[in-house]
Amino acid sequence: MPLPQTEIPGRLQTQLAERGIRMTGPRRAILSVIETATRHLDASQILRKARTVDASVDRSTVYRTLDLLKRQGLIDELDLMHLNGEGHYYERKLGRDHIHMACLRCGKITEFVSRTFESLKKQLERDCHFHILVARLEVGGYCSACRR
Amino acid sequence: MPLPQTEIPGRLQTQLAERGIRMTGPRRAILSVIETATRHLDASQILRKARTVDASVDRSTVYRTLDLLKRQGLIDELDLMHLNGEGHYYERKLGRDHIHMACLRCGKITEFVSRTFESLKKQLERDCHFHILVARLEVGGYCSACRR
DNA sequence: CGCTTTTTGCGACTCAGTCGCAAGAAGAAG
DNA sequence: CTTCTTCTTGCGACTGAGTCGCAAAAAGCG
Ligand SMILES: [Mn+2]
Ligand SMILES: [Mn+2]
Ligand SMILES: [Zn+2]
Ligand SMILES: [Zn+2]
Repeated sequence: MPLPQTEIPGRLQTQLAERGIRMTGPRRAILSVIETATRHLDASQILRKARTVDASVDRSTVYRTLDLLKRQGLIDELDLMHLNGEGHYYERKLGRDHIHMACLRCGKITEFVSRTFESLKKQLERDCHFHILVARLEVGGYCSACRR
Repeated sequence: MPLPQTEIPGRLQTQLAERGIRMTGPRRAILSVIETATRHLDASQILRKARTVDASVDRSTVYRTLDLLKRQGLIDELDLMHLNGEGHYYERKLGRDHIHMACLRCGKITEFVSRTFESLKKQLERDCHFHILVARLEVGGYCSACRR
């Protein structure tokens, strides 16, 4: 399940530097894991992968870095319908948002970019006088292979 | 923040009965709490309120009943942007879905029913051959009172 | 280098949600 | 209304995600 690439990858570090945020070994390890991920990772998977780069990285540093990236609007947090436990999944936030569809039978995650979704967000901002910082549309149901 | 009422309330019990599901004291207590709720409740709030009806209700019965209602498609589970911890919120599922907007400054939850949202779901089902059972759109940002 | 500020690892902790089990209640059938 | 099966419950112990306070370490800047 490849993520739609609508921006030059590999620049999470730069984006943090531009905002005057300190760069450290553990952070570099975690950022590189998120940047090179080809699927949605949860915190413990990010920890495990980050440790292959810098073995000393701690679990709480992963959570703290994820918080930082969320606050900076550089990653999105997903539930993916809690198909596997109660944890959350993370992915880099790129140009336009996309929708996540989770198949409740086979677990497949499908991503979808939609112009209608973009209009809907604009409509919300206009009609509700709400300034959107993050929008998450997650759908559960049956994928094309699993529906009867 | 009143919930949009697009169906006759008070019928959760009947809907379970129609599906041949056993009715018990604890269940009745929990269902009545959910049915009469005027805002989004988390599991521990549901437990506390249910205990005022039937003092013996246990925490795990609340979780088991919430699971049942989710599986039956009678309630929706929400994150509300995790403004207060990691728990989930529940609300009865009525005729049409609505969008939840959470203000990251004041915590206000705004609900919004949108025709565009309904079209978006139809479009998803058509274009992705995906059979939608549950759709959750949650937005975080600043409400009209809090935006500068 | 020396100083200030931020970040880190660690370990202990909280809190949401789960599970196995034996006892209890629902409902169907007679 | 009794019997029988099946489902549900309370309980208590448990798991796993995420948090926190702290003292040590590292970043960045002049
Ligand atoms: Mn969640
Ligand atoms: Mn609602
Ligand atoms: Zn599937
Ligand atoms: Zn607000």
